[in-house]
Amino acid sequence: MTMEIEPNLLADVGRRLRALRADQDLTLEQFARLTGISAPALSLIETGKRDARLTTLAKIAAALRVPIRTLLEDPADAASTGGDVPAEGYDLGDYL
Amino acid sequence: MTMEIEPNLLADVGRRLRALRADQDLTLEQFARLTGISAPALSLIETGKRDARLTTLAKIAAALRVPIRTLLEDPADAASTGGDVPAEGYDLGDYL
DNA sequence: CGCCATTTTACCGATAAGGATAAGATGGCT
DNA sequence: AGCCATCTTATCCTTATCGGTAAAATGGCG
Repeated sequence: MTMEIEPNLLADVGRRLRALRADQDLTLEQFARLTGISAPALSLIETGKRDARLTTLAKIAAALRVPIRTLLEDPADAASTGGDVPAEGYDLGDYL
Repeated sequence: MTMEIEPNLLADVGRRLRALRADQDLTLEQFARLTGISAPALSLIETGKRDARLTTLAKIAAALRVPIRTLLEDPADAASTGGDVPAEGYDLGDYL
């Protein structure tokens, strides 16, 4: 099992966000009005070029009506991590 | 079941972070070295006075060796997706 | 091809994050 | 009481976020 560790956290979050927004058929402008975040800012976040703050992610998740977790981890990862935490398999750099 | 819309997101994250750090018996100074985040910044985050960026939360979660989700959600909520917190059983005191 | 919606990028200004440092505050301990 | 570790707060500084606006891509579709 290949350990698929986030090579690029921001890009991954952006990809998930874009997919979720597409699921609800929202344009960036519509989504901007929903979240209170400007469309340019949303674009930067979706393209992984901006390191959003926690409350910004919370607004986005709230507008999408999903828990914040949905933006951060894909379901496969969340399911596989149930119950165990690696004793010593990984390092700080894996997330950066 | 009243659906609370994050009454105080930052304070909640800070509380969980502080609890997790306490579980591993780390001082702010030690934790600062582990994460690369200054101790004052960590203090502000733990006391809910700072809106941290996503990569900052990722560094913190990585240092704690927990998924980021652990910082954001109650164990009860995370339990549905299989969230678990590592036991306190090991010490990082060796390289501090 | 042109037109139009959508998105991306580039500015600006205001606000905040984060590092570094130093100063208080807090608490435990003899 | 003092001392010490730990945490908090304050200040300064650099850098980044974020909203706003406007200008470029980008992509359909007729």
